[in-house]
Amino acid sequence: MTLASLDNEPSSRDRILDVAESLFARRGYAGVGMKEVADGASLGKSSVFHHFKSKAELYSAACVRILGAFEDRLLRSLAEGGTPSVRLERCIGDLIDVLVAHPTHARLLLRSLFEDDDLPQDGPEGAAVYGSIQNIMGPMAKLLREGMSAGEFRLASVSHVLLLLIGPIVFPFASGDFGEQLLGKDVFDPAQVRRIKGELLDLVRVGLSAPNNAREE
Amino acid sequence: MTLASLDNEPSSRDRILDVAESLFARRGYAGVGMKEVADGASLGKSSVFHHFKSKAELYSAACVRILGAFEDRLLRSLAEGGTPSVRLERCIGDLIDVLVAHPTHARLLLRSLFEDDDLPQDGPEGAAVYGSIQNIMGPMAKLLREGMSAGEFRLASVSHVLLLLIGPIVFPFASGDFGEQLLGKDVFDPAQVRRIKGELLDLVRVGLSAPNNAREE
DNA sequence: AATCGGTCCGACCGATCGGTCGGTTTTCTG
DNA sequence: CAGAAAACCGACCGATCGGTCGGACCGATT
Repeated sequence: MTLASLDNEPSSRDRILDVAESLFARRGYAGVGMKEVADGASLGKSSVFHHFKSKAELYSAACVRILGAFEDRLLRSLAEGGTPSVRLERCIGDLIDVLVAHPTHARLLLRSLFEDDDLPQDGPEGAAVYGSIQNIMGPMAKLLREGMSAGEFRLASVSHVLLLLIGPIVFPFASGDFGEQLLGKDVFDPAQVRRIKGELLDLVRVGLSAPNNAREE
Repeated sequence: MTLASLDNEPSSRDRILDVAESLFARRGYAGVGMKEVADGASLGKSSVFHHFKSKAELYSAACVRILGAFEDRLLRSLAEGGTPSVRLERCIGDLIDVLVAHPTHARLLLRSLFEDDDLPQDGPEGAAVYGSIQNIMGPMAKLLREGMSAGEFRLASVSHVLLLLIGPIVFPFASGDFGEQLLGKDVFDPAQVRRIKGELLDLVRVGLSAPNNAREE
């Protein structure tokens, strides 16, 4: 590691990642040029290619970084213990906190989940993205299963509920102008975040709670 | 109108729109070239520019078309009457039906909602997109308000709930490979659609229902 | 037959794309 | 201080980008 890592100034590599993250989030993979990234990081284009050998690798690296942040927070949140419903609500809240802390994250996360064509799909970088997603979805699924067998959640298909939960967690903070227009205020305003989080937790708390009867698996 | 409109074969303009819709949905605005669209429609690039004077206009036109389909279905669904909760569940189900009927719709819809930079933002085309979105969100908000004052839904912030509902409706059918991997089966498989729809409606039915007490506005 | 509007196309334009290369400067290390 | 390694950059490459232009082809009108 260089001396810069002891300073508060980020290394060139991190600066590139920061810029790339924000640009990719806003305009997607194809919408961003390497020149633009280089300019944003105050570097020549060749220097960007020195740190990342291709555009696809840079994109993957940016995705891996934010997915890692998610993974860290989620695993830490899950480790804190409590009943399944307590843990579920806490970890949804924490995930939203991560999204809010870095406004570009939600969009890039959403993109990495639903844009298949951009990612390399294979190679070490693609595997890292894939693994991170697994490491996030796996424990969430486990948590839901635990809650169901403990009788706290109503019985439902875990994978379908999981697929259903991603949308309301991520989309509001990826919605940009649309969300701002709908709410009349900035989605990332603390008061709005609190409101969104509250509504979502209410919905999940009640919507997933077990009725007195049980249905299908 | 030409004679082709009487045939079952779609006009060149419609063919272009079909191709553009599918390509834009998959790779986003910047990820699609006009040459690609032209090839897909079995036309020369110049011919595409004859029907749509710019790429931005083509993109807007594609968005307007799918938003219009949504709007139509939603308004028809809402007009059928019933209690607010019946109408809400029916129209969520119908919206999902539209998404499922045209697998590319969900992705393009999601993009048009959260990618601000692509759309022209102004001009007649941008206004049409904007208006369509308004025509969809407005009645939905009205429906929620009615349900709350009728005591069927719990009291909540309409706009926040609305923002929250979009995610679980649209995302599952835009999730592509990710969703397929999570479920182990194609998201658009009728059985899976039924399952997703069921889980979502369960979640909404219970999660929005009014408890015996009321809270904030 | 002449003409006209609509449709279509090949060729072309300047700009930008991702990426390479050779060489210079900076920084770490022995 | 010498030398290696890492970081950086300007110039350049072929390909592709969105878009234009002049003209060819067509069925319908007069």
